[in-house]
Amino acid sequence: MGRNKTTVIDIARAAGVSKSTVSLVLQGSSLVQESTRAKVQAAMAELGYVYNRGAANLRKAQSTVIGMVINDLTNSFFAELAVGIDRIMQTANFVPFLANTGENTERQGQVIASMLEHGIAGLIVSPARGTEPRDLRPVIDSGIPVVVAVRGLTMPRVSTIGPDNRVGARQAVAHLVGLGHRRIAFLGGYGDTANFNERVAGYADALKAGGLPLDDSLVIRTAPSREGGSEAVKLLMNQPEPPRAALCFNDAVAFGACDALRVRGLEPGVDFGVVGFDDVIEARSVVPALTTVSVGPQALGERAAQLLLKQINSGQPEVENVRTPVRLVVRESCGAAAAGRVEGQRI
Amino acid sequence: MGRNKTTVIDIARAAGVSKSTVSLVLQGSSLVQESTRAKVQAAMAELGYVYNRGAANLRKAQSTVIGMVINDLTNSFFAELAVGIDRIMQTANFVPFLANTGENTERQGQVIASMLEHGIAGLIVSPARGTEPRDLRPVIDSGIPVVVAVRGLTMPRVSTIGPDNRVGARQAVAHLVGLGHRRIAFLGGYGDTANFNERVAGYADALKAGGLPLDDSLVIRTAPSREGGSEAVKLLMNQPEPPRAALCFNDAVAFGACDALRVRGLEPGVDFGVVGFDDVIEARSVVPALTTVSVGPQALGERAAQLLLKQINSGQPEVENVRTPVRLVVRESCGAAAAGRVEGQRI
DNA sequence: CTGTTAGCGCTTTCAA
DNA sequence: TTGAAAGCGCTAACAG
Repeated sequence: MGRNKTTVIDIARAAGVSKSTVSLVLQGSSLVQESTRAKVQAAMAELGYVYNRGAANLRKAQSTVIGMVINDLTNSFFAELAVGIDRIMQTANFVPFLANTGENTERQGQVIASMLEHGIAGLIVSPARGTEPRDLRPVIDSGIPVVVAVRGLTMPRVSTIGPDNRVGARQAVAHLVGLGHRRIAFLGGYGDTANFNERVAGYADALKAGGLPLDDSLVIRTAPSREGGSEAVKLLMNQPEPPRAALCFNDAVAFGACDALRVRGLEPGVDFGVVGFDDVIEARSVVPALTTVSVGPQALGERAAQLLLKQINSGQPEVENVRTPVRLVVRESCGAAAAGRVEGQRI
Repeated sequence: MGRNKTTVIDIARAAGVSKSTVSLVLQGSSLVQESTRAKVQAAMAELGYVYNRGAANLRKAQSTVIGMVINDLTNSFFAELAVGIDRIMQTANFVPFLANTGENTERQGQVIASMLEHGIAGLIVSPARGTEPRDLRPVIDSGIPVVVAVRGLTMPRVSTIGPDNRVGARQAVAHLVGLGHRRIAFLGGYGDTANFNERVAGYADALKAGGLPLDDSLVIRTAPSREGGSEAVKLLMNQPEPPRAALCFNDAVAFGACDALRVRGLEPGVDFGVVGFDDVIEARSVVPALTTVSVGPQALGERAAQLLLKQINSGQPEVENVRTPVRLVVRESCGAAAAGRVEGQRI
């Protein structure tokens, strides 16, 4: 059997009806007699008919495909995000069309353009690093609903969704404070991202709430990577009175911090409380002793999808900026004993 | 600006030319005067024209989108596979259309049907567990080139591609033999998959080549998971003369094996040689001491993409069954010392 | 080099 | 209920 060429007209002929009757059957219309429907369906099965959705969309001037543009599928966080989006779209009978940009803004531009050309009903994008608001211009100008996930872009006419970084950081640090820690560091990340600033803000909130001073020298800015985590601990431990607990920008940083702590003979979780945002998501399986602020990428993806669907259905692209709840997952003592010891000496 | 409705005819009017001239410009034809082209392009920019690829494909009866159906994006191995495919397709100016099935054959069926309806030029599928040859019938019947990746399906008319399991296992075991091991186990996996059988075959090859007996009691069948790895080591160590080296079905098994070895006071890599296929890909970052048989999912994806492109371009779906090379990545001593010790006692 | 004319496969009035 | 005819946005001859 060569490339399938069977069209509605073929099956109309085979079933002895007209094109439009076939079309009605295809759309599950109730205006068609049961017996006719059966005949038509039989003909479709026999001829191996495959629906040409492109032609249909052309005529209907609408599509059910929604684009998802993801910055790095290789990173499990974003893979999970994609899966979450996918799940919702699937149940809503939309067809997700996923593209990976590999953190390349140029590629991202191509991909978005391509999706536009293919006619999407909406777009969810987890932007590549360095994405400018104007990179989304083409989409918003064409009136297609857009939601930007995870990495908030400040721009009009698009909805954004991301983890509630501030609350998460606040909870984490409050937990450490509750354990008796009085000096708590913030490790890793650079100050140029919204994520970083929000997380540090939450950190500051919690210190303030606990009546603790905000000491700038305890906020160590390094790469948000394993190496950055190691380096941060190194810098921290050179200080005169190093703390015994830290909130890490993400789990990569937390890994690195744990490495560096062990090198110094400090067991993470016992001698030093480590909490990390679980951006890279592997934390739980890899370092079972690590307490994390769980962002829940799948749930985030689901919310993003719902947000987009709402806009598509309402027709009105009302902009929303949603924060999804994060969860503190406590898995070790966070250096409670060490906190007591150290603080005991100080008082 | 509402939903974009600008068509070729609009821009033709605006540029003072005819539809077809616009069409030629769109296709980058050299038959059109430079000045005209410029006028047309200016009009397109001004009116915010977006190309309707659906309409074009309808007319041309061909598309540049290729479908990639992936069983589990959450698993980095497959995410990397997808990225590899994506890279090639991208450079070949095909538009990859990725869908995740989450190991669900029903969903897989829907997704494939949907892709067919949207008109794809070719399909790469990494099948969900339990996929039957007949699940691919719709695609192959419509004459679209298909390549099945990683999990070989025995069926006519489709190409398959997968890692060279047998050679990989052979190399790994030969390496252990070269180190002095004379009793080597095979841990994890169930006998019902091609991957398992091929890997065990390679294991047997290497033993034979080294003049070593194939001892069935050293092939421990457990779940291909971390738990399975632990369990396998447990079973192994209950034997009268437990070996000091093993090839693990995958890296999850290898992790579990390492866990269980440590519990018994054996340091993996020192007291016991562990080699694992790196299916789950995290091995290298997580257990730096683990020697792996590296399957290279990205490279695998690239080869798969090339295979598909070849078929698309040739028009003739000539079936090929490709094995991609694997690489033994040695990162520790593999218990060489232990091997000497143990074997010394035995001789 | 540019314009005219069909028509891709489908949906949709509008009649019958 | 079903059929006939028009047309979605584009490309492909074929003339000019």
